Amino acid sequence: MSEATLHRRIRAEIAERIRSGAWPPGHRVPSEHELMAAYGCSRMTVNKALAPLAEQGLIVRRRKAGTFVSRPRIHSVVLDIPDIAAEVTARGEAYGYELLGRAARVATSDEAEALGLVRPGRILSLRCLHRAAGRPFGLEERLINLAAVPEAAEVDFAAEPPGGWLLGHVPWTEAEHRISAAHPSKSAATALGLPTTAACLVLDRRTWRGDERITHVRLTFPGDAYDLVARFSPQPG
Amino acid sequence: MSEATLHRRIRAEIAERIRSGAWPPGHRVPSEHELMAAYGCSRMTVNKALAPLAEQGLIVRRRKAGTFVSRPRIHSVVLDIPDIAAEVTARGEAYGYELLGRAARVATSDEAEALGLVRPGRILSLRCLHRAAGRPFGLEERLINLAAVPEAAEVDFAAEPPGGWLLGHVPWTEAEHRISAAHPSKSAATALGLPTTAACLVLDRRTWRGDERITHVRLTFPGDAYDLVARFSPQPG
DNA sequence: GCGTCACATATGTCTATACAAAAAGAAGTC
DNA sequence: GACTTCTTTTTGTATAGACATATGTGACGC
Repeated sequence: MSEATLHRRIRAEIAERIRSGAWPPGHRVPSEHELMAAYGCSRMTVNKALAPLAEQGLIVRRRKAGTFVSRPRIHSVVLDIPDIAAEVTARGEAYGYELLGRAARVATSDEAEALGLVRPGRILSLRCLHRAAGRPFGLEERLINLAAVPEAAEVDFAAEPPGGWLLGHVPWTEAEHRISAAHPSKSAATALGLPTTAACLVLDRRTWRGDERITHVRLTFPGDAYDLVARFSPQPG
Repeated sequence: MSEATLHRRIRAEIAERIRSGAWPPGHRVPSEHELMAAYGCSRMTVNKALAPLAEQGLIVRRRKAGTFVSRPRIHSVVLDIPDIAAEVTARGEAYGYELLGRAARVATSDEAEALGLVRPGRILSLRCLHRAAGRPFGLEERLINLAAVPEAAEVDFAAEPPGGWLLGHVPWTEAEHRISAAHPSKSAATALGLPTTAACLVLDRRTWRGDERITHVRLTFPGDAYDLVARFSPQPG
């Protein structure tokens, strides 16, 4: 499957034996010399096959002792955080977007803290409502650091959701996502048409370019509207 | 930082320049020959440094064209879902565990559906409470498919949380995580000492080995107890 | 029995070289 | 001008050999 280079094939076959349970955790993987003989290749090739498996933690390698199947411990999963418009239309519902509020101003101390600004600067504050089939689907509360993205001040976010615009126009180097559950704030509850006792999924995303913060967005979804789904099979290849 | 082998150093330095924004997306990375000259090493070493970066998608390599910093586009993040005991102790709080209920029986139709059993079979149903500093931290409701894991019937889960035992004893090939927000069920609210109007983070995990379902676990956390944090810097190192 | 040291073994890293494959660009052909 | 072919650059993969480093094991001495 996939490409047919030797070291990938060796890696895939070993990973497969581990995944299938044929080699249980703790089982000894053949030594580089044995694999070298088995596949009729050089040790470098075997090493190139095994090194990524060790880096991913599928196997543990110890000098002199050998190579062993490690016990999976940490659940690290890949989570897709899709564009909201794409998510809604993927469900076959009509996507709607509405700009509820927009303000360009010098950041308040709260906003400066949320954006991690070291000194006060101008920010663009946006409140947007995303709808699915006419009903509120999620509330987006976004702060954009105008020092980092001055051109955002000129964009008409009443026509275009800021998420897509930023992704297309501003390269970012780092992002942090925080997923939690909470009751909506009073204003969020009003915008979403929910009681303040509702359970909401809250996704906070902070984005950097180098040391500079670009944006901070909080997406609030009614708990029954949206699930984040992550699939993980322990080894891409 | 970390180990001082040459190829790791080269990799780290290039990743750093990309992360810092010094080399923006689309920027051309020096060719293998240039790096070889710059670091005074062989091309194999340069290649070993760059290959993992390409595999992770931080850079794009095209024959003849060269190597380029790729634009981060996908919003796919790596989420660590740690062991609850590890999570609690990492916060410096005392971890406590309590088995609230245990039943081995033929699956009800609801349970069979949750586990995706094609025909009715025996399951082990567990309810466990995880505590941090004495206070309820999360409720674990777990179904184990005894057809897939018969030895689970013999284990004393009053002494050991089932998550760790399963991870150590049963190899799995695929997992699906579903993250949502919801009010706790009546029984969950009671176990966690919450009102039924509380906002809870609910994590559903379903695990397979091949086509066979191993377990389905629902973890319910009080919204103020637990955040899932995902960091995406297009490069661990 | 117990601690110590030497050796064998297995992985870790690196070099120098070789050929293959893809593709951009140049040159030649109709 | 458009198409084909050739050349050259750059990455992809693999080999064989070398030395470094960690460590389990067993031999040795007490």
